[in-house]
Amino acid sequence: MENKKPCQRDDNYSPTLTNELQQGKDLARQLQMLLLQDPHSSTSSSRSFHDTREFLVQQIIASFDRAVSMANHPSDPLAPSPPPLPPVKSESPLSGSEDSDPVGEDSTRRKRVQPRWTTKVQVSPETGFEGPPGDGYNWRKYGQKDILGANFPRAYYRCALKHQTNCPATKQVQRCDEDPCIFEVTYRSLHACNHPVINPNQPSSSSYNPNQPPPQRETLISFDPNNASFIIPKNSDLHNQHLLANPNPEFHFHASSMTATSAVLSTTTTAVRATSSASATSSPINITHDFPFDPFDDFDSTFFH
DNA sequence: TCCATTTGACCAGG
DNA sequence: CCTGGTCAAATGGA
Ligand SMILES: [Zn+2]
Repeated sequence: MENKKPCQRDDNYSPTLTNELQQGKDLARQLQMLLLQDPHSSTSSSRSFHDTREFLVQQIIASFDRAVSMANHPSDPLAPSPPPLPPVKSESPLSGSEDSDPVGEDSTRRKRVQPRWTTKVQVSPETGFEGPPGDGYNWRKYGQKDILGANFPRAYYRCALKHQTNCPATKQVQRCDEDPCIFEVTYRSLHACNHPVINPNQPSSSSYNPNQPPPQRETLISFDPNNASFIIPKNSDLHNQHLLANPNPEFHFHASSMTATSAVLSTTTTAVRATSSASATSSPINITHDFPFDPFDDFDSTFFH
């Protein structure tokens, strides 16, 4: 009866070509920002910098890929779920000598920190009440913890092929406090397993999802190359149907305001959507991330002199 | 019987 | 000491 929309439903959820292009543009702009703030990174300038750059490039390419695919196959639903992520894939050597040993080696001081990115997945109240749909990988749950300040526990998953492929990929799933239909999925590390994607129908996440309906839309929230957070606004927050249809979405991406402290860098990014008829679509996204930086990283010095 | 999830204990970092 | 993340024994379903 009363359509209270306990959770926003995404009826007209069609990834638009325009949107994809817009996203690519945003990503390119971010890359530009990144490059600008590093005019002369002759020094090491931290590896995260590299990774971030790589990541953005990858994202841009991926975005273009999707756009091209859309243009070529208008009727093709194309990849329904742009899975976990295709971040930093450095073509760096390290072919054989990749002993699975995160400790030791060149551990002079810099410990190897795996990238981390978070996506927000929204499920329909009925389709997947408990847990987001599978993302194509085989995950095995290895823990669950109650998080301070959160009403719902956080589930810890690890690639099922960990013991066979030594795949370091893990992910955490946490349900939003306000919107039980929204899950924040945080991925850590990249899949080393050659096992790309399994059957989407296969229950991959956990008992949470006995039956996976077509995966909902994912929204990339943030990305940390090493420890750095990078907020990447995806074309669709939660339900920008209007924006999707709008060739010129007013997506004001207020440049991040950054404050650098001795060792702690705080980035506050605010993405504001300026719509004339703001029918309570969704409050603007405000994401604030604090992330510590390695003291060895002179990254902050070059950050925003 | 096999195997994935559960769940409290354990551990490390802040 | 507190908190988040992981381990591993127990559990339960196929
Ligand atoms: Zn894997």
